[in-house]
This record gives sequence, structure tokens and C-alpha cells, in this order.
Amino acid sequence: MASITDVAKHAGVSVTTVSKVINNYSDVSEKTRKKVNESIQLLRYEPNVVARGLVKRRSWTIGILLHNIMTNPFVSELMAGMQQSLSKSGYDLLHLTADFNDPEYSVVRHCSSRNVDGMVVFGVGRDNKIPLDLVKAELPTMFVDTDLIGRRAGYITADNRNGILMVVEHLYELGHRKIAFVSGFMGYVAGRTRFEGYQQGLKQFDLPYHSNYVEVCSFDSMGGYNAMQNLLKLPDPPTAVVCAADAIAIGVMNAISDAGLRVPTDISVVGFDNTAFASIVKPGLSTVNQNIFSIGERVVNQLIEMVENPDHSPPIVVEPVELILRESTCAPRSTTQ
Amino acid sequence: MASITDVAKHAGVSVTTVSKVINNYSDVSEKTRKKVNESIQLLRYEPNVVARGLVKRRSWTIGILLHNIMTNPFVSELMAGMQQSLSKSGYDLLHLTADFNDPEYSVVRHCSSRNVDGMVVFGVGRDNKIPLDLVKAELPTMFVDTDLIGRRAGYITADNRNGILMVVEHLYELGHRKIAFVSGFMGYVAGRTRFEGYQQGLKQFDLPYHSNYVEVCSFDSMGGYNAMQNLLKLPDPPTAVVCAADAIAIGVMNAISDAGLRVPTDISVVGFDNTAFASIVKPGLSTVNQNIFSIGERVVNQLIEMVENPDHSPPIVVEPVELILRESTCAPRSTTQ
DNA sequence: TTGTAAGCGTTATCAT
DNA sequence: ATGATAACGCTTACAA
Repeated sequence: MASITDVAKHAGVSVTTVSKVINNYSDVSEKTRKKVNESIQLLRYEPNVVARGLVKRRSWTIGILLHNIMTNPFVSELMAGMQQSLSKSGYDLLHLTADFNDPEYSVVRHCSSRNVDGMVVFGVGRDNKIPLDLVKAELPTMFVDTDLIGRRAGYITADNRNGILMVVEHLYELGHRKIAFVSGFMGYVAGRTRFEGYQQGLKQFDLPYHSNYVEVCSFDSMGGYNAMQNLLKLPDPPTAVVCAADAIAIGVMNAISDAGLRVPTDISVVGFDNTAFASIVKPGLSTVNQNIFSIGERVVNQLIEMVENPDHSPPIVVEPVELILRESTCAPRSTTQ
Repeated sequence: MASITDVAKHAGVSVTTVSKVINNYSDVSEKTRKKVNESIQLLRYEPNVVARGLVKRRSWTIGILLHNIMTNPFVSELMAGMQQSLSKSGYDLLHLTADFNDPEYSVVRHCSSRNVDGMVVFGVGRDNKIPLDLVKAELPTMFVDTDLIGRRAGYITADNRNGILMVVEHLYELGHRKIAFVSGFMGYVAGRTRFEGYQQGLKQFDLPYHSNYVEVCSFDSMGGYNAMQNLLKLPDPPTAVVCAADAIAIGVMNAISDAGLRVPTDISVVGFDNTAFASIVKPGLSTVNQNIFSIGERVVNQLIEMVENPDHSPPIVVEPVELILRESTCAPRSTTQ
């Protein structure tokens, strides 16, 4: 591959001049500029980003740290959104390979060793050392679904609270008064804020809060299945179940059908996430759609803004969600309690 | 962040000596080595990979090019596998942001600009210019599911043919003789080889090939639905349907149930991919599992081998698959034809 | 408007 | 065993 020196020689000018042409400096005559550009074309020259980065102490690289890639159904959509934003920016995405179990591992050193310009962190809890290090090092960082901020760190999350609120409202309007909530563990913001949405929803419609209408289970279909079995054992079981995730809702629906009841006529069920399952399952699962693609786009836009403008204060971004109605909800059997 | 010069000063030796310590050269006395290592610890020095790359013309970076991230359910699993292998290697994964529609875009220039050491390409057909450029440039490359080879390019793919063969064998042994095949478009190796497996299976068991038992549709549940509707219209419809993808199988099952028939008692259905759908759908879908995680691991191992050893000839790797039996297959209604 | 020279953080070559 | 010095490909004062 041709280097800047090759171009300079070919065009009969100095390396500096070529550099100036590449970087669109104004103090180059039209004539030389043209000559240099021709040489660039001819030699198919492409500036070496690494060398450039060495002097500028940048890399035009956004680092990303992903935890539990496999179990998170959103990575690909998030990445697609990020790509979308990156494509217009000249940045590439550097997937940092970190051994989360190695106590010696330091993201900050890793980043500095590669001149990473900014970081996106997804799926790492705020209890973990990594996010805290990043915040402390004041490396421009955007967290996804982790409510952590710092001088150069912000975060983005879907509007979980409002999503569940919309669900409760929908069920209330259908006539439901006995509304249960099945949550995943609440170690992450997503879990906590969804639960808050449920509580707020009850309050808003003057419904009493019963702790036995709340089940906490693992974030999967098995968890939902067991949780629903518990709810069915209740003397006065709910007529509607709000789930903190589609995966949970799948298990809930199975438990209902295995108990000889039907969704939605006997019990209404709503999920969260609008994963592919939701549209494939029968009956189609009503759920809350998070626009992860958009989150991906925005996280990158914000991060690049932060990187390129040191005065840009790190944002807290809340991405709106939308209620997707399918066939898993209807009015309860008897509206009269 | 401390640089090698800082360490040298702190330890009272030359930069060269520090470099020798870092790179484990033998011509350093134990005494100086110890002294230098202490300074390194103290200053929390981490060698700058970018600067090192500039002189070594490497980057300890594997580039990856992903097409249609969103529609491919395997990206996250593939990436997880890749991470697994990368974690022991010192390489990071550089996600190249490419505008596939830009005719000016050149992967090769992109890679050389970033000193990318090797490339993994996934989801890009062999008709596309990008893989061909890579092969021609003799940049170490591994294609996933694209049967393209070159002096420095190999590929890896699941054993699609054998997977379908196992399916046909399974159905044959259950007593099925009227076995249909619903394929996605055959632009990709995966599609073609699966079809070949079907043909080979029929041949192996002396079953006649009927072209009206073969439906080609889009690679989704809609496509499968339409295809199955066509098959049901046949004067002598199949008793078993082999699908080239789980997504297709979902549609096939829906069409069967909408026609008032039942899976598997009336018609057996088998998918391919063992996506999460397969275990969630009712009845559970028998399918073929591809170990994408392992493919991810192996693709990286091979690539790094190629990068670090110029004489390593590019491999063609075929990853074994396994038949997963659930509830969507059983013996046909009447074994007598 | 153009070019010289120093420097970014390393490694490699070659003296000492 | 140790260290000067040049080089990797680029940007940037500063001089001309």
C-alpha cells in the first residue's frame, strides 16, 4: 500500500503538502492540490489511520464492552443501530475482548493501549468494577441500561417505567382490577424501573398493592412458568399478568394453558421487549416494544459528540417505548368483582 | 498514561532495554529486568499497541464484516464464540463499518488503513465484490458460510448437507415415504447444500424425487406458510416436511394447523438451526443444531493461525451438526402407501 | 504557498 | 548486556 511519502514523491511535493491536501488545509494552491489529488487517485493511496492516531492520540475507534452476549437478545439490534450511526462518522467499532473474571484486567489500560476514543458498555451492572473505572478515568463513556453517570459518562435506557405504566393502563381500561406482576431479578435498572412502573400504575388507578401479586423469578420462560403456577394457587388469582420480559411471558402463558385455562379469555398476559417470540407465539403476545436500534444509533451519536467536544455534558437519554397489542389481552370474564 | 520513555527514565535505563524487557528478550540481565519490571508495575505502564503496530505493521486486530446483522439470528452466538477464542490471544475484534451500497468503498483499503491483520466475513454472498477483493488482495481471511477460497482465504460452514441427510434418515425410519422440502432461496451455500442433502437423502433411501415436493420460498415464517399451503393443495400431499430453516418451519406448522391438521400426527415437520423458537413453539420443533459458537471459536483460531504463520494453508472447515428431536415428528398415519 | 524538522511510542539494527 | 540511532506513517510548528 502506498504511503504518504510515495504520494509526495509521485507528485513532486513534500510530505507536508500532501498532508495538507488530505486534511483540507487552505494554504495549498489549487494547482498543487490538483496534482496531489491525482497522485492519490493513481496510487490508490489511503491515509494510515494508525499512524495518524499515534500523533493525534486518537484512533477514530469506539470501544464496546459486551457482557453475556449470548443471553441478551438485543446485541445484534443494538449493534446494527450503532453501525448505522457509525457509517457516517469515520469511526470503527472495536470490540474489546475482556476476561471479566481476570482481576488484573483493566479496561482503562486496555483502552489507552489502543487509543480508544470512547466506550459503549452494555450488560455490565453498576456493581462491576469496570464501569466505575471508566467513570473515574473520565474516558468518554455511554452506558446502555446502567444508570451511571460521571464527568464524561452518561447513559441511555428505554422508558421502562412508562412502558409498564401503559400496560397497566391498557389492562385497567379493559376492566382488569386484579393485575399481577412477574419480574426478573431486579439487579439491573431495567428490572427496577419496570417494577416501579407497575407500582405507579396501581397507584394511578387506585388499585391496592398486594405483595402476593408480585412474583420475582429468573429472566426466562422457566422462571415465568413457576411464577405463574404460584399465582394460580392463590385463593383469588389475578385476571391479568404483566411480565417484565417476553421470555417470562412465554412461560406464564404455558403455565396458564397447562392449568387448563386459556389466554386471554381466562387470563390476560402482557410481555416486554417485543422479541421475535412475541409475534410467533399463539396467541400473539401483547408487549412493549423498545426501539433498540434507535438506542444503538443514539448511543453512538452522543458518544461521538462527547468525544469530539470535551464540553459536551454527558447526557441521560430515555428512549420512548410503544405498546404493541396482539391477542393476549381482552376484558376479564366478569367485570364485576 | 505512562510511556516507555517514562519507564526508562524511572528505571534509569534506555528505552531499548525497556522494550527488550517487555518483549522478553534474553539479552537482559536479571538485575535490570527486575528493576524495569518494578518501574512498569509502579507506573502502571501498558505498552501502546498502536505505536507498536506502526513499526510492526500489525494491529493485533481481527476485522469483521457483517452483512444484514439484524436478520441473522446467529451474529451474537458467532461473536460470543469468537470472543472466547480471542480472549486468549491478545487480539481485539474490529467491527468495520462499511457502507455496502457505496461503490467507492474498498475493504482492502479500509483494512490496510487500520493495519487489520485478518478478516472474518459473515453473511456476504460470493457474488459481492467485497469477498473477491479480499481474496485478491491476499489478506488473511476466513469466510463464514461462503464457499470461497484463495491463497490466504479459507472458509467455515456447518455440515448442512449431512444435517438434512440425518433428517431424511430419521423421517424414513419413522416410516415416511412422502417427504417434501421447503427451502429458502439458494443464493447462499447454506441453502444449496441443504437442498443437496435432501436430494442425497432421497437417493440413499430409493425415494423418488418429485419437483412438486420442493418449494422455494423466502427465508421466513411467511414464506414457509405460503409454501405449505401449496403443498397441501397437492393431490397427494407429503406426510413429512423438511424445512431449510426454523423460521420457515414455524410458518409451515402454522399453515398445517390453520388447515385443520395437526403436527406431528397428520404431518411431521423438521426445521434447521435450532433457534430459540424451536424449543418454544408448540409442539416443540425437531431441528438440526449448528454449533455456531464453536464455528466462532474455530474461525478465529484458524484466522490467527493464518495471520501468524504465512505458510499455514487456508482451511476449509466443516463443523458437525446434530439432530435435535422434539415433538414435531412421528410415524405417518398409515405406513402403507 | 511550500518545505524542513521534530515528535507521537514503539521496535530493530548495530555499535559499544 | 546495554544503548544510540533510525525507522514506521503521519501531523504540526516554524522557517523560508
